Amino acid sequence: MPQHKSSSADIAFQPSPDLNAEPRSLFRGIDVNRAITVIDCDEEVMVSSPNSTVSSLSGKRSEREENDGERASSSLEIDDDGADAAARKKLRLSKEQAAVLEETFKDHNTLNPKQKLALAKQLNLRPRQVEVWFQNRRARTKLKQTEVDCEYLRRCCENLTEENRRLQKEVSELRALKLSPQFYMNMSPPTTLTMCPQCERVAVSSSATTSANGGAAISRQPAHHHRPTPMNSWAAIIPPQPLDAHRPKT
DNA sequence: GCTGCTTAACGGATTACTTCA
DNA sequence: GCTGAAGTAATCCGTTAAGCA
Repeated sequence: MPQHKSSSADIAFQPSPDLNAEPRSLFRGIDVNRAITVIDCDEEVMVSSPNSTVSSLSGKRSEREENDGERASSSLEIDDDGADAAARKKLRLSKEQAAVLEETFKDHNTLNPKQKLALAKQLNLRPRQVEVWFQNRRARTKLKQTEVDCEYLRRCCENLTEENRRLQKEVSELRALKLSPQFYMNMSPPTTLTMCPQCERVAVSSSATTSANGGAAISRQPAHHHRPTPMNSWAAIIPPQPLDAHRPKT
């Protein structure tokens, strides 16, 4: 999805916050590709390396590039047999160029046309090259993020599988226990956990506790209790966990 | 010379916006 | 003024291929 849309009218560059930021120190003094054929970018082509006979003269794009105030390489070399010899001749960006692009990308991962032009000029690249670099860089970022997300989901899945296994085991243990006659014989009288709706404290009411103490049973409920609400005992045992408890902190 | 990886570059699709009938 | 078609620009996405270890 386009993140930055600007009509041809306001292409007159709504200043993005970072746009007017003075080029970083990294920008200064960079003299990449000096030794190479650099025709004044105002008048012709900006070439970044001897190899950069690259062309991207597909209709749409060439129009756009002309609008950018630049023209794609005019050095589109045609073979004797008419073949497009220079097609897709790839250049490697220098370390300095890459560093500057990287720094800029850290600040803002998209460029408006003015920024693109400025950066291109700064680096002796064609605006199209800067544009492509940012596209590819965004793609790499997205890919990395996808990998991180996948890893996170994989771990979640593992945790849930483990939890499921544990619960299944517990269920089968409880079932076995329930079927055993000894279970009932050794069982203490039923205990009900109740919760006072007012103070939300848990109270234990047990028929055994009251009778076993011969009437001197200690009240194990809050003194002010009104009508205790029966409470799921599991809730008292297993504290609720946030869904993303395992999510890696970023 | 072959292979695998990284990445510059490409072409098409999509989206948002403008212009014009 | 509203509407829909056409045009334009920016971006995304999948792919290709150059360059390098």
